[in-house]
Amino acid sequence: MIDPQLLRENPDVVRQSQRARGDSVDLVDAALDADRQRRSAISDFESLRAEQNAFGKTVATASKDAKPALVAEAQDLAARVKAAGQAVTEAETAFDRIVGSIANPIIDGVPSGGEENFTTLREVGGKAAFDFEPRDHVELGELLKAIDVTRGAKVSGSRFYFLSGMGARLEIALMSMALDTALAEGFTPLITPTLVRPEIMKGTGFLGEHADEVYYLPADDLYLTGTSEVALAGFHADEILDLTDGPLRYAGWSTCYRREAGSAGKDNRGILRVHQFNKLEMFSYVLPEEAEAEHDRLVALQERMLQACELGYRVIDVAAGDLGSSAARKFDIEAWVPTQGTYRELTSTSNCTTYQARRLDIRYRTESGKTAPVATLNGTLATTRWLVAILETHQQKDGSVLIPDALRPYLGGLEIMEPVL
RNA sequence: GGAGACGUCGCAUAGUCCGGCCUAGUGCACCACCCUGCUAAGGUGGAGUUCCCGUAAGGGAACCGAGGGUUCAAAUCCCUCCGUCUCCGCCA
Repeated sequence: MIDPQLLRENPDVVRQSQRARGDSVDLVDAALDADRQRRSAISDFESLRAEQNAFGKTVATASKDAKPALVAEAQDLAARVKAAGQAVTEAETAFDRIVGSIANPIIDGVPSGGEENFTTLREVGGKAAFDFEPRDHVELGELLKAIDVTRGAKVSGSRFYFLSGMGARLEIALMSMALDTALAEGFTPLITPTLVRPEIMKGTGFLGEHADEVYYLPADDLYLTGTSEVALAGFHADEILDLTDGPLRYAGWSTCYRREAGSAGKDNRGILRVHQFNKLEMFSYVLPEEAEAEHDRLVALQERMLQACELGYRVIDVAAGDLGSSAARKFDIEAWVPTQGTYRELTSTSNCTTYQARRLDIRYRTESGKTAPVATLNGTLATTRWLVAILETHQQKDGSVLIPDALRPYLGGLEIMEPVL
């Protein structure tokens, strides 16, 4: 939910953002109109209600003789109050629907346009080169007996897999390293629920444009989360936070579930795009004025992880049209995947400013004692997908894979993964 | 899954049977001031959240877990849902 005050006082900012995203600009005027209607409906209702309250006292203290006439009069008033109340409900529903469909105004500097209009901020670590024909991660996974997509499909269908042996160990090592990185920065670890109620799913914005990406369990009216961001954002829903000692930072460890409904035929091979994976997610609750600095901080941590894994990568400033409704800015880090000859997204970090917090009613107390929505940010610190880049980047001619130094302590000092015969 | 109890303004509680004197009382904690004086007590006042009108001072409305309903009037009566607790059953 955008700031209604911004909408009222500075609608041009919102219009510009809508234009950059390729969203409807007319929506802004519809929202302004809905806001006016809503406020006038509230005024009408409240003055009638005040009249009714006053009249109720008269009725209560009236003599037996006078009462019947007064009650008859009150009945008419009650009917009008009820109608006015319904008008308020309708006006508020309309307002919520229209304003709720306006995306978070982008931050200055975010490139306009769609998916292909991103800006590359920097490229680090180069593109791995080989003096032999590199194998892709599926082939390596089979040689190392680390990834078993065949049996994954047998048990659960396409886009499912088993991580076995070194594959399983490598993922745990990666997740543990990510957790340690977060811990060193003062993040509080959280292992989160992966099934959540509809309100939480709606509040985090995933029932909007991502609705058909989400697994739903009708028998229990629960949603499977595609990221622990959902639970991490819901964690403090309806609370007033004390941020005087600094931001609240959490590191959520969870399995993620995605239907991948819109990606039929895309990335069918291997574990690049799957229905289920594990992820360590950072989530920060900060003062609005600190959000952009926190965003840089999250990117820096992500880069530290990529560098620890000795991967080549680029950081991109995602274009407005590819942001998702809650994010005002998003940086993706994409790692070089040798056999694809391209960069693929390994992390994503979004600055949701106060948009998500306003919807989830997460606030802090300003110096004047008033409440105001906090800013929320999230970012990936490790996921199963990283195995793709790690295996392919560090492979050797014989199919073995060198383990990056930083990961070795998490694998009992192991330096290399060897093919299993 | 079955049976039952409960959910009130930071915490603890009253009020709910028998709707209107509840603009929700009391205790504790909190803040300001006063009195007194020394490690405590007493007095006075204030204090929640959301929204609407207003430049402001201020005024008004809503909120007793959530949402509906009955009624001139609901914390109070009725229904649905959510949550907590107790007992029983079930449990890869």
